[in-house]
Amino acid sequence: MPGRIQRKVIDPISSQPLADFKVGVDSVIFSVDTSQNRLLVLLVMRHQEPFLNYWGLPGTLVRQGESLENAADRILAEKIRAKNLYLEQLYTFGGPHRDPREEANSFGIRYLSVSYFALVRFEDAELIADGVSGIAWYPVKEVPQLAFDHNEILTYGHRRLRNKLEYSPVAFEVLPEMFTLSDLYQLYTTVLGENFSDYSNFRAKLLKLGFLCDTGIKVSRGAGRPASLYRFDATAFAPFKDKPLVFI
Amino acid sequence: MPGRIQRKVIDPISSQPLADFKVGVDSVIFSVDTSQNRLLVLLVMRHQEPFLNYWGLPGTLVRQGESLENAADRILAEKIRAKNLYLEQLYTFGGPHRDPREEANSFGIRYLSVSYFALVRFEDAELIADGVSGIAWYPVKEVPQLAFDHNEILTYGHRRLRNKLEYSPVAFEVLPEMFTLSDLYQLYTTVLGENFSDYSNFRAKLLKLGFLCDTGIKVSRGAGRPASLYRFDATAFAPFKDKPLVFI
DNA sequence: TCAAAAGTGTTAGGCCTACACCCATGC
DNA sequence: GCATGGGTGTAGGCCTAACACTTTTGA
Repeated sequence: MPGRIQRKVIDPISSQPLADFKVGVDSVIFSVDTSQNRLLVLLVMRHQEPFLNYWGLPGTLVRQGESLENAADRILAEKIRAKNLYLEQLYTFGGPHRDPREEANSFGIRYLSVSYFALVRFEDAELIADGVSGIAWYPVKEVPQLAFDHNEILTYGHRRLRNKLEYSPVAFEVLPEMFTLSDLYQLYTTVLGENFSDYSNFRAKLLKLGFLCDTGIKVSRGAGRPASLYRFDATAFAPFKDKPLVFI
Repeated sequence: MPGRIQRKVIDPISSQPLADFKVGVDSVIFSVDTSQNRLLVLLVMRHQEPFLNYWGLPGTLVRQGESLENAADRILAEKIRAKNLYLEQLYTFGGPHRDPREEANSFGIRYLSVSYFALVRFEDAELIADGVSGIAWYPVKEVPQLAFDHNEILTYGHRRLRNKLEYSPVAFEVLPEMFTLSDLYQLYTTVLGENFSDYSNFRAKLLKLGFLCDTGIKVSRGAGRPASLYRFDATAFAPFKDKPLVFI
């Protein structure tokens, strides 16, 4: 039966048994330290194999009856107490051999990682240090070699963050409730790089858009003229939803 | 031991066993019929339960040793012979109870779907009708009730397509090798809606960018002045990579 | 000759850029 | 006073939206 043979030759993988998966959720949780102008990512120290004593992204395996997003929320809640945060799905990494546990037991169980991308307000985020377990904010530029393919996931998350900043108001999820326009500008430069825009133009553009309202309150930080505190007005922003590139 | 009790109350899900997954890959495959000005999506008729005799997105379960992307490629290759195509990961849908098979056997196996988004050139794509199995291009506007949560996945893919068109040169993956500027314009209007831009402005903008080269060949389609055929010059486009919003 | 489709031009307004400059404060 | 950081203004260039117009074809 040539047809049968041909089929086997063309597509031998179709006859393979289905892969069995455990599904993990790993979160790239960013925060910005406005005082020091650094972009931070939350890392946890691993206390089991594989990758014992490596830093890695906070993650967990999905339990029965639990949705992916619930699992992401669960680890997040285990690690930090944050008032408000932004969370969205990032990417799914699922190649074979991305987890050494696959080799260990030869039952063919695969470990797939659905990654999530989160932003929390640095001031509001209280890390939950449950005794021995290491947990820390790491400057993104100084992140060491991580467990699994977590460096890759982090890179991907970082790219997403840069894109998000440009066309969505995520910045205001990271800044404190009230902020100066310099704070906002600093945030953008920290994430997007030094020369993304002139300060005065950035300022003019944002103010013209009209969803930043001046509270009238002034703060003085060291030398220099005191700055106005602004607040993001979500209602006034509404018309800009779904429209391309509002920020720059 | 109050700690133990409290733990159970606060976070009962942590004590649940891990969920076991089968992972499916479902692809939203778009194509544009330039002659009829319609956006099409590839659907296949299901011949097994669940959702017997429903249309659904082409998909498959991931086999042992197979990467997600390989699986996506595999179904694609089973359904159509396309010269070139664009493929990228879309989103992962993984809530419990999205697949009725979960209820059927109570072993707690979950079905997770990693969806992919693909674009193929309509003229180059030859559907592989393997006997009885139904497979067809459906106008996106006339898609019926689909199996599983495939309508939701399709909606998500459609949104991604619109975004992609605006800031990346995917359009040229869907158009034939040589195309008229009207073809291009029609494509944009079909996907983005009627009034996304004036034809003459659209034309002027794209030509100024300089990555469309006039072949000099003219085609006459019915009445009216014959149009020039253009070709997309990937090299000339290179500098626009990573830059925001080139098209519109 | 006329309608249809392709292609060109024009003009007013807005926005982006790159600066230069003024203001309020700590030291 | 003066350095420092906050805030304002402006002139040129470029892009955009809207529309009028010309060219080339089939019927």
